[in-house]
Amino acid sequence: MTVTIKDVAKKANVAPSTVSRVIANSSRISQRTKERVREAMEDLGYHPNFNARSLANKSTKTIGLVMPNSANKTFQNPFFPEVIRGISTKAHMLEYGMYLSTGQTEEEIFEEVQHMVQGRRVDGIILLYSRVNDKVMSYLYEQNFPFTVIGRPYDSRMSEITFVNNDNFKAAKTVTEYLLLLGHERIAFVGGNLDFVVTVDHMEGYERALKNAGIKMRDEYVVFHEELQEGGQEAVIALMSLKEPPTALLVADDIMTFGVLRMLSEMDVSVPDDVSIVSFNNLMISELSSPPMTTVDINIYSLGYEATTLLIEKILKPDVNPRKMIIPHKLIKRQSCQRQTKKLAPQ
Amino acid sequence: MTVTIKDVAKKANVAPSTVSRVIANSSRISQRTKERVREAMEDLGYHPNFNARSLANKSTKTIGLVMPNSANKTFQNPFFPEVIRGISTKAHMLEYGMYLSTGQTEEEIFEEVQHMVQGRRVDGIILLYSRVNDKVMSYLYEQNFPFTVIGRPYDSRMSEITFVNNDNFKAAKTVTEYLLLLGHERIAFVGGNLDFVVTVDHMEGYERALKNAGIKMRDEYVVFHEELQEGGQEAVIALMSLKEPPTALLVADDIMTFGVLRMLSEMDVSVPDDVSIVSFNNLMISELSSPPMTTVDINIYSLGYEATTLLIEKILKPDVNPRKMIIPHKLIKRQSCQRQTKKLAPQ
DNA sequence: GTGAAAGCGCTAACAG
DNA sequence: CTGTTAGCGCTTTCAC
Repeated sequence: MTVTIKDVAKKANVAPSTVSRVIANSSRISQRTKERVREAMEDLGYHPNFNARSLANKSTKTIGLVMPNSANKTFQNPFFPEVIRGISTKAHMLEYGMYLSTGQTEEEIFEEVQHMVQGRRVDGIILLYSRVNDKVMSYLYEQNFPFTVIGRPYDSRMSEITFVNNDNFKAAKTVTEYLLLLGHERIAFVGGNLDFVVTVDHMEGYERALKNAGIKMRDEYVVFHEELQEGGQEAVIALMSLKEPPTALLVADDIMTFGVLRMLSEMDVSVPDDVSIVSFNNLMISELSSPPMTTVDINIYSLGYEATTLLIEKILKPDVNPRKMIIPHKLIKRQSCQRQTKKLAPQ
Repeated sequence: MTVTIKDVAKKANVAPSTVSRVIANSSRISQRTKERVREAMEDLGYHPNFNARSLANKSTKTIGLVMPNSANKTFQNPFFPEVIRGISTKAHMLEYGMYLSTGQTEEEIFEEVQHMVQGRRVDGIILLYSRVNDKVMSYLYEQNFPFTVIGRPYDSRMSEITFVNNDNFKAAKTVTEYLLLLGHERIAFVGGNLDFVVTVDHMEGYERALKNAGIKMRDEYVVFHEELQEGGQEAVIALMSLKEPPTALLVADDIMTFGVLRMLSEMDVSVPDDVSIVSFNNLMISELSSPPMTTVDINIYSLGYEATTLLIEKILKPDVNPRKMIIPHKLIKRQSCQRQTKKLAPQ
């Protein structure tokens, strides 16, 4: 059968507690017994039982990852493998494991989170998204359960919740200004799901830049889409059918930009000659579009890595003050933007 | 503090064991007590402790997912979110959770798997890749631990291991024949990492088709690359620098194809006019390349879904015979292939 | 139908 | 430095 701590104890002629101490590498055990015990462990092929430990310990050494509902395509964004890679690296360093939510709908996910929390299945949770009025976040907050969010809380509890984010407002503002500097005035905004905080922040950055430049916002230049690929395509149709189509586009996500580029190419609109495009995220494949896209690198890996750092800090010291961390972004200029020179129909 | 089964028992005026039976919905408990107990659970906000259950039960209701090492870029392939979506769906239906490996190197992953197995952290494991001589697979096999692999075992143990795969040999063969029918004779093979079984199968399918058509294989037309994007790019350089460059390419993976398309476009080689391309996987973004790529849909989601079905079957009935399952594939014709008409330099 | 009690494998006082 | 003992919260015989 499975070999337990008792077997090891017997073989090494010590008490079970001593074995336990050796596992924990307690400093109050003599070097000699440690060796004897370790040898016995080796001989018997002993491995500590994870559940027994967790039960006695009240600590699972695992963190729960909560994704947005996997029903829609959001989930397929390579954004996720990349955050997870960041989380994974740090988690592994600190010897934590990762437990994934499996829910397809928001309701399912909420229930799962409850189970994770109440069932003590994980020591802490990372929210891999930030939605505007998120039930899960509220729950975690009320339960005073250790968690961090990637993105930011939308409401007043901002100062009471630990999160890791980019300065999405500023990124969008900068990028809009960049387009403005290139001579564009008809700049459209193709946003993601308005339920996500990042979308709101992007939009505000965009608005601010236009306002500062004294350019009036046009409602028909602002569109939102849920689904990434199709979204990009629909947005293009809507925008390019306007009497005065935009000469530049701010697109929420690189995947969406692939959809935009595809549709534009079908319509024989040339990028960047006819339309300039900037988007966000800088996924691994983003340099492979044609033309290669100009995009904001948000350092996805670091978002995950740092979220894990903060979470584990919180797990270890629950009373420490909430922390926020802003990961720097960087505009990666490639070939989807160009100076606006064409004559346009008068406004 | 946390509310336990005892608290519920007290409140409902029954023994803890009765509460346990109600949780398990035992048929030997009267309807009346069931209701009383459920009410008490509700009132107190009781949630069963996961670790205690697992310990007593010797069952964790969670499956471990083992990915290839996340150090290299393979990990960023949207293939993974999609398999996981399939796994997740089925796991959720059967009320299983998912635990992720975090290792960066093969050695780290191997150690983690040992911990998962010996520490009884998971009830079974899905290998999300299949490598030619895989230590992890051998270990799992020797331990007689429930596991399934996505892909197939390479060696003689094929008949003793449960797996879910595509018929990659046939897919590659068909696709090569398709190119042949379009009049191509100079067909190159741009494979992935030769350590992966899928690469071997693809290559054999390709060879077989050429052989059947009486076309001699040329070594310089067969290249392999580890890294997906860069790989694609390097392959193109090598291939197009040949005195007799190929007129058609079989590319291992859609992501790689993005790299290929990019590089080809930089070299002013037009697809499909100058070169035709077929690749494998049909990722969500694959229809957004320019031109949209012709590719083999391997039904990634189903690979994950069915692997989970088989795994849980194995967990529940460990003595059942190993099973294999082949998921159908389908050629998706888009616009990266064309009939070969140009005059070529004589062979 | 329900209760009492032992035990899953480990940790953590408390002794000594 | 090391052993003894009492749980962690749940399941599961075995009684009744």
